[in-house]
Amino acid sequence: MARAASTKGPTRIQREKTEAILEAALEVFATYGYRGSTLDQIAAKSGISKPNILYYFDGKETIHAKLLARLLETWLEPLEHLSDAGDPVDEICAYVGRKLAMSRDYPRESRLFANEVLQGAPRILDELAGPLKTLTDKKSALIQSWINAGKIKAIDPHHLIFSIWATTQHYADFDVQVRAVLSDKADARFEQAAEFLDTMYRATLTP
Amino acid sequence: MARAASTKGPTRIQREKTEAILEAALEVFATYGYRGSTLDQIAAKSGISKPNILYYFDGKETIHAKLLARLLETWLEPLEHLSDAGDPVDEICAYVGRKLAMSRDYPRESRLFANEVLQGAPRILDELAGPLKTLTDKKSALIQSWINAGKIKAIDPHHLIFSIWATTQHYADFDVQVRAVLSDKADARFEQAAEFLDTMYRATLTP
DNA sequence: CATAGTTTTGACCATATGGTCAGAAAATTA
DNA sequence: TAATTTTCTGACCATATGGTCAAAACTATG
Repeated sequence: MARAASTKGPTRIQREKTEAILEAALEVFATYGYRGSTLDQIAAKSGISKPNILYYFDGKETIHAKLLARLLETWLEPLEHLSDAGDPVDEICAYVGRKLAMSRDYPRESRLFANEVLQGAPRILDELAGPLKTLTDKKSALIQSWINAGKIKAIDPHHLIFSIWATTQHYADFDVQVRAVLSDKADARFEQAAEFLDTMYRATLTP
Repeated sequence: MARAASTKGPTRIQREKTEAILEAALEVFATYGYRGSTLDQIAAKSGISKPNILYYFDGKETIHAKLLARLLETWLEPLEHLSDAGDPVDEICAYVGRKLAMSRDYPRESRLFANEVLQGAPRILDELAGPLKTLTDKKSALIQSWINAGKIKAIDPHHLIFSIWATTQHYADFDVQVRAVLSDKADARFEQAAEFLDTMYRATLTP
C-alpha cells in the first residue's frame, strides 16, 4: 500500500509522486470539471502511469476530494483576515486586493471551485452551508457594525461580499473572455482591475 | 432524414421534438458541462429515445452547438440596448437591471455559457474575439464619451462592463452558494441584489 | 550483496457512452 | 384504402474509461 506505517511519515517518493499527481489533477480538473476529466489525462500530464496513480490514491473521486479539501483550507483565508483593526474602507479594499491577487496567482484553484459550484456543488455543499456561511455571517456582522457606526455607507453586507467574490474571481474564471475582449491590452488586466475595483469599492463604501 | 425538403418548413413533429430535445439538453449541459453530459441523460429528461434524438440531430456536438448559437443571439442583447438616450447613470443601472433579470429568468443559459467559458471556450472563442469584443469596444467607447463629457466618474469602461457581467451572472452561476450563505433569506436574493447593485453602481458612476 | 519492503507496470476487465442500422410503427398523401 | 414518406425503436458496435492484479523493477537496509 502507499500509506506508510503510522510511526514514520510518508517517504520521499510518496511525497513527490503524490504532489505530482495532485498538481496534474488540479490542472485537469480545473479545466474540464470532474466528469470531464479522465485518469488518463492526469497520467499523461503527470508522467505517472494510471495504475501507479491508483497506487497512491483510491480513485478519481479521492484525488478530487483531496484537491477540494486543500482548496477550502486556503479559500476562506483572505476573508478571515478582514478585521476591524484599520479604516473600514481600507480594510475592505485590502480584502478585494487579496482576493484579486488570488485570481492572478491561483487561477486553477478558482476554476476548480467554480466548476464545482456551477455544477451544484455536489461534493462541497456541506462546506458552503457550514464553514462558509458561518464565516460570511460573522464578517457581515462586522461590516454591519461599521455601517451602524457610520463609518461606511449603508449597503447589504452579504451582497457586498458576493459582489467582491464575483468581480475578483471573474478574472480567473472568465479569463479567456477577459483576454478576448481586451486583446492587446490583456497583459495589464490585473493592474487595471485592481485600480478599477479600488475605485468602485471606495465610491461604494466611503460615507 | 429529419431535414424537411427545402421548399416546406419543418413539420409539426419536427418542431416539437427538436424543441423538447433542446430543452432537455439545455438543462443537462448547463448542469454538467459538455463532457459531463450524456445523450442518455438527455434522452431520459426529454422522454425521447437516444436513437430518435440522433434522428433529429447529427450528434451530441451538434445539439450543444445549436444551444450555444441560440444563446449568443440573445446574450448580447441587453448590452446592445445600452444607448445614449437617457441619463448615463440611469442607462447603466438599467443595463445592470436587465442583466440581473436574465440571471433570474434564464439561469440555465447563464450556466451553459459559464461552463463553456470556464473550460476555455473551445467552441465559442471566435464569438468572444469577434462579435463580443466588437460590441464591448463600441459600448466602452460610449461610456468613455460620457466620462469625457463629465457625465459620469472616470473609470475604466471595459472593467466596468466586466464587473457588471460578474456581479449579475454570479446570481445564476453561483446560485447554490448564494442560497447556502443566505439560507433563510435566500428567497429575496434577487430583490436584495437589485437594490445593492443599483446603490453600488450609482455610487461608482455619479460624478 | 542479500533480503525485505516499496514502487511500477503491462495486461486485463466491466461498464458507460456516442453512434449505427435494418426494419417496425405511425403519419401523410394519392 | 393503398402507397409513400416520416418517425421511431431494439439490437448492436467501437471506443473510452475507471479500476484490478500478478508479477516485475527498484530501493533501502541489515
